[in-house]
Amino acid sequence: MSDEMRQFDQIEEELTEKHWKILEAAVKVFSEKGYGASRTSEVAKEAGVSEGTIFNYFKTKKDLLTSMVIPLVVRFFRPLILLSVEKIFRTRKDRELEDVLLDVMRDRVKLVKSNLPLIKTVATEAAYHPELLDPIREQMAPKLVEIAAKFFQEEVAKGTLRDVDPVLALRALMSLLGGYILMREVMPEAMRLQDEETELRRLLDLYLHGVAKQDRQE
Amino acid sequence: MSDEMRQFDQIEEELTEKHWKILEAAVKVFSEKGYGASRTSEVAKEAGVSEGTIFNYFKTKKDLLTSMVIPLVVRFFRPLILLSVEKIFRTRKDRELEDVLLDVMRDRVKLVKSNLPLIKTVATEAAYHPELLDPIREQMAPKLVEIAAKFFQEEVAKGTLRDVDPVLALRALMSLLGGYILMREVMPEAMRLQDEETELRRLLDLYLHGVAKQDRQE
DNA sequence: CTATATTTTGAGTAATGACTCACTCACTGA
DNA sequence: TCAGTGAGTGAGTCATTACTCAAAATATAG
Repeated sequence: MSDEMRQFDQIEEELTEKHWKILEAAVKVFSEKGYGASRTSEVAKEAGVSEGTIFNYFKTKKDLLTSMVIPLVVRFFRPLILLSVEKIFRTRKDRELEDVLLDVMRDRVKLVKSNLPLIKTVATEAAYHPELLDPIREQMAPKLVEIAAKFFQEEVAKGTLRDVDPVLALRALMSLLGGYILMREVMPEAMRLQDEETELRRLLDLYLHGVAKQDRQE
Repeated sequence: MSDEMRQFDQIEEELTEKHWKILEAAVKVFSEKGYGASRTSEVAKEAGVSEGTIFNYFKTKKDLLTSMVIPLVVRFFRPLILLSVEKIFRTRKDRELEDVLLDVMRDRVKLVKSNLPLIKTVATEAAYHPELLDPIREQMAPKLVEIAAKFFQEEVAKGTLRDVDPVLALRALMSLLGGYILMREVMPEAMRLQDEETELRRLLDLYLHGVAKQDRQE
């Protein structure tokens, strides 16, 4: 873990221009055909280098897969996911809870959309290379839980939210958003999806007030 | 589409004992290493037949993948998913809405759990072989939407549920359950998951009543 | 401009694995 | 008993591909 962290920072510092060009080519190719069906020759072509060059920068093909996610998570997700959420949360004082949450949802959807190839690759390959999830488990999730828990607890104290477990509230929001994105990608017609803004507002309404008619406060 | 349906029934009728033995071996092997990294020789070993035999029953390795899901969806999911849900819904008259929904949730989680290898394989491979999802898109989803919509509409008429879009209500419930199962499989500690019965009750409470304190009925 | 170090190249290699096919052999019906 | 049948076999084929390495290109130093 401590080793892993150190490794991240090293990679973050030492990644060169060319490292990135190859990594981005790999993301593109892997996301289109899958890691197993992708050929290193295709990655080379996509990156505009020779096949040999790839192996100057990455020991093996597998190394290309794992290296792909670590620096991207560290450099891209960590600041973007956590800082931008935190920033939005900090605007709470001036605004309605609904507006703040809606902003967070829009922001998350946008982030996922702009990284679909990467997320698709990591998500599918993680099923067979669990180490890909280590940074998420060990870095992102705990940090996210911490920030969200603090936010929800303040709302509970303020009396705007029921006294539900903050982690449960976080998971539920993530599930609703994740489900929406997945269904939008995979079967939008079958699930009768409308435009994004409408869907997000409907989701938020359901998240806040539930589906039941009579609300009993316990 | 009509062709596809006919094809399903044919396969359903014509699958022999040995077809199934090989398919089940393939599910096991594919779910452990992924389709791309699995070797037909391993499937043969797992099934207890020679490698050649596999190709007597399935034209290609890819055919093994696609054949794997079609009959399983048709023979296994269609009756189990739809009929058992329908059956539970039909007990509604005698029971509280909460109890009915909780039963459905328990039932779905159980079904997914008992088919994890298959679901894992189809879910991951579908990212690169979209035709795997055709039966789900064309058969299951519409049927599911139909049943759920009917159920939710009746509840709305009865006054137990708010007037939310039934398909949205269905999607939300699926998202919450899916998210729970995924997090349980992938990062239970980070998300502080408790025992299943507790989690399902908490999820249902949140689904019914939302996280907000003041419920405003619109 | 020459010498030296560094990077890039891509043809070659060795291994692998999907698929074939000539053969075996258990079974059936006469 | 025996010819006919076809399911089952697995060694072999052939294409594929991750990776290597000697040489070429390019950058840097003197």
